[in-house]
Amino acid sequence: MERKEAVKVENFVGSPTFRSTTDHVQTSYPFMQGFDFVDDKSSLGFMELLGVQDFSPSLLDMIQVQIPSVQTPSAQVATEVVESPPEVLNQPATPNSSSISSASSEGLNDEPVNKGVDNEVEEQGKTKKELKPKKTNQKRQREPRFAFMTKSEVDHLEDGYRWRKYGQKAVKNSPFPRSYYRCTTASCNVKKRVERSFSDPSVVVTTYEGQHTHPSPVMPRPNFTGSTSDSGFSSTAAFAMPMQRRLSLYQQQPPFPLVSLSPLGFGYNGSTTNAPSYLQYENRFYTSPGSALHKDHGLLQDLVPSHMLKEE
DNA sequence: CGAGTTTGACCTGCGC
DNA sequence: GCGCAGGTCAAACTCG
Repeated sequence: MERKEAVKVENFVGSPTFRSTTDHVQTSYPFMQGFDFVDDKSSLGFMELLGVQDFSPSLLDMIQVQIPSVQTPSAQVATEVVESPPEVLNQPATPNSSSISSASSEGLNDEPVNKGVDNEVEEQGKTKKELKPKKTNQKRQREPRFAFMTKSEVDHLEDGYRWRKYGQKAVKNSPFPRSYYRCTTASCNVKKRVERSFSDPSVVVTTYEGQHTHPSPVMPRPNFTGSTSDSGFSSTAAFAMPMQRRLSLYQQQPPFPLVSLSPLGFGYNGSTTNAPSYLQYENRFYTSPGSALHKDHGLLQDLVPSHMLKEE
């Protein structure tokens, strides 16, 4: 296991650019995109979460929310993410620093994310070999997923939560393996998968599945200048991804690949072990038609409706 | 010694 | 039914 060097990220909130203490890391936000919470009247949008409120409407136009595709590609259009009580708002935090995200709320019509302790006990209590309590009639229900494309040199991005790797698999059509992580907190069933983009190895695709049922075990101690609590960066909320907020998904075809800036973990560099925290982000890469996203495989393929990939 | 990682085996879903 | 690929388990291992 490689030990990744921790990198401090600072001076990026409220600033279009920031750089880490390492000279090879620099992240900038020429503009921002986010999940489409525009018509969410009751809750903060991504940008507000980020403390970024002053972005032009034209940017909003570019905001894209990926239509879930994996399970029921057509039926997923215009589904909504279940809105959860504020106290449960411990969404998969964004990877540290800026990232490009494509949101996938797969299985949105499935059960609310909380499977509950019962389910979990059931799952953990039995070894797979003994018996797999699989409901035969029922497809395995999947948690809503959110994917983040992050330009980063490190695979596992800090997001304020503690993760335990439980598997790694080679991915077809990709030279890079996919890693599987699970939240280490007991009773929390959130998983995430991390893989590198096939077409651009510098891009890490992180897919969160499920919702955290607990506050971030690592109290964000943001190490960036200009960030204050009133800018939305206090405690876990600053790192929460509003996954369960209402998403109004577009029905029309997006003009370009569904990519949006993540809510930004903003380079969280907390005290967890292995705290590599930096990213590099090139906006145009993700927002232009014909970007590498089209050629992506693996997770991206999983997240982006295939017809979209072909149509561009 | 506990927590986390590695890795091969196993299970499941899906397409053919 | 078969094979493939994705996902998960768990023993062994590493590290602090």
